[in-house]
Amino acid sequence: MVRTRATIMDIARELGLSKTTVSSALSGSGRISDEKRELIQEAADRLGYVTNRAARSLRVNRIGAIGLHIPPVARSLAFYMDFAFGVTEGAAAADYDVTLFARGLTPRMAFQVDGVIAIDPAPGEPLVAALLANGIPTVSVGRYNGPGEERVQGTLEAHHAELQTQVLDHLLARGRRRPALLAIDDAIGSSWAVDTRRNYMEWCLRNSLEPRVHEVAANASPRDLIAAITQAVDIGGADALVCGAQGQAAQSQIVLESRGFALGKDLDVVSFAGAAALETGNPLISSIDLAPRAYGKAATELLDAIIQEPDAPPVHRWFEGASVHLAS
Amino acid sequence: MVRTRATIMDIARELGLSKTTVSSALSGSGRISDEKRELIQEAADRLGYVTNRAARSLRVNRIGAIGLHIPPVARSLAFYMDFAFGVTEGAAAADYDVTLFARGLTPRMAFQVDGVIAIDPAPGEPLVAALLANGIPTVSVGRYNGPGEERVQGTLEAHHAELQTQVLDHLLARGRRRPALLAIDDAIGSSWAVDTRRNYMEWCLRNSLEPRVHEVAANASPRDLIAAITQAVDIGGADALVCGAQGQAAQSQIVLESRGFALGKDLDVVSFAGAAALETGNPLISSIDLAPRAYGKAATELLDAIIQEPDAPPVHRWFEGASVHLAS
DNA sequence: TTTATTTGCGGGAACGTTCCCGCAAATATC
DNA sequence: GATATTTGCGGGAACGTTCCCGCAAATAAA
Repeated sequence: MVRTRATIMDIARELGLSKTTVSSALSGSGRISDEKRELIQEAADRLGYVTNRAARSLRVNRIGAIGLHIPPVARSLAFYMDFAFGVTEGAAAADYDVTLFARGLTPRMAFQVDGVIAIDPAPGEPLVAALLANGIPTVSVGRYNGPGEERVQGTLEAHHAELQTQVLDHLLARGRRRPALLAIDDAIGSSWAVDTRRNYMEWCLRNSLEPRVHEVAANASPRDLIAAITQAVDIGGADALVCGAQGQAAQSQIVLESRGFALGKDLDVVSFAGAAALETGNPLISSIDLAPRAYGKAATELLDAIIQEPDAPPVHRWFEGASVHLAS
Repeated sequence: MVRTRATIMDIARELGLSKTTVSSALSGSGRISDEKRELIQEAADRLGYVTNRAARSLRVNRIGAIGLHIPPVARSLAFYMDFAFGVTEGAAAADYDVTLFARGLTPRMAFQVDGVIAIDPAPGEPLVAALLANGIPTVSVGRYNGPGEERVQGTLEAHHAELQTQVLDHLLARGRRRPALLAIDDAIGSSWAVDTRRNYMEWCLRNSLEPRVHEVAANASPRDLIAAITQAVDIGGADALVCGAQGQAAQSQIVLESRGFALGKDLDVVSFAGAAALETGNPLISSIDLAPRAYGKAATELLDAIIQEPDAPPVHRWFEGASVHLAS
């Protein structure tokens, strides 16, 4: 049984019309009377017609797919997963497929998409550089710094500094004077990691507080995390924990509560990248909800705009969907 | 600047040959002298030729893409992320793209792929049912139980029962007699969740041990996890924690160590789904390494075989890449 | 009525591949 | 030397769309 799909010609034959008429009726172009349009649409549904993307691609010289690149180091984070599904959602709306880019993309792959979204690219990320060199429309979520002059066509960024400052100010308002930052170690080097650290430092400076930075890997083992917390709280005397990596605020909560600390009383824990169930909605943890799904969708919309208008100058856009949840 | 790619005709003109010759030289089919073959290959490289997939798809009636479906409830788990990249890797080797399927796939999408991989499908999962109804080659990772008679063309499964029994036996050998299972609540209903629970029960029965099952959501909040641990250890008197959900063993370690328990002495913690850095390689936690990357790759290979041979009877295949790491 | 203009539809080409076939030259077989 | 067979390559069609054009009929403008 070889499955053979209905084509535009099948519909045309069925109704005694020409393929041109059917095509323009279905695509909404051309001049077709309303009655024929309905007739054709109905026949298409009845025959289970679905347009052959290969044929269309070939004709209109457009692939109909966008690539998604996720940095290897951080693949374990739930944030990227949700982001990816946001991208998929937005892509479906604009009639793109989403193709996953594994590490080590071969140059051929770059030509099998109309554009790509790179989330949190490392500085000089070779993939992005290769895309730019080939003129493939690229959207960077978070800023991309290349080795040379080349710039990515689109950049989408959230108001990390403002949001983080809100959370930090809230700590200050609650009387915390010794908040420590559990910073993702700089191995990633994404603009987010860099901004977070700098923003914390400047905030400390503005408020005449001593900065307390403790490095933790994004996928730190329990041992490492406990060590960092011990260092920060027991030895450093921190009265609040500011967690950079997703999920670490929730884990810190476990550590601290198990040790008999009362969150919100003895100590505060906040998250700069709240995970869905763990931190966002957790009444004891103030957090930033990066809204990864909406973020991904927004990235797709930006990319689509760039694909439509390839020769426009590089554009920087802000994502407004992130929000803070303050513990009361 | 409209980018226009080199075609097979460009190469043909350049060398004064016909498109047929070039095509068969590049695809390895047909009868071509070695010298011409080399000449053509060299010209292709020089011109940066990359085959137009749309044209090929149209001609050979094959899409060149496989779909990947990930259950919505568990998207936050790192396992699926790694699995996805394993799929991508395998797909690249067989010259497929990987298309992400978001929830709520429209019927059209099913026709834009040559086949799909569904990881841990819920019983009766509507997407899988729709695929089967349309005759799309489908590989289920973990068993799929549909509402009717229809069967998925391929099933890939790991030896969960054997591996889990190894880990449990190891607990027994260490003198544990009251191991409690932190089971993912049955909302997911995947064959893995079902098997895990049944296997634990049978093992208890075989060893004349009282089963202790505590339900925990896969993305349980710290509060929920702590409650479950308290229930199991403090109230239930468990001397070992068997964690189903990825990452929960590591979190349990934090809870227990923070309370002063010595892992490996007072209590044991094991994981049935070890996360990369957290549990696998953790000297205190025995765990099963599901090798998600290799698992994904194996799934792709199975799907590819099915696509090649669509009329073969349903096949069940075991994945041999999973392994156990026993704490010493 | 005559002459523009619009409306509704169809014919045909093109997109870049692959595949079937044909055909001459080279080589093997008798 | 005559007849088969193999080798190396090319011509042409086809895959399913979309788009440019053309053309008749209907309508509007003169």
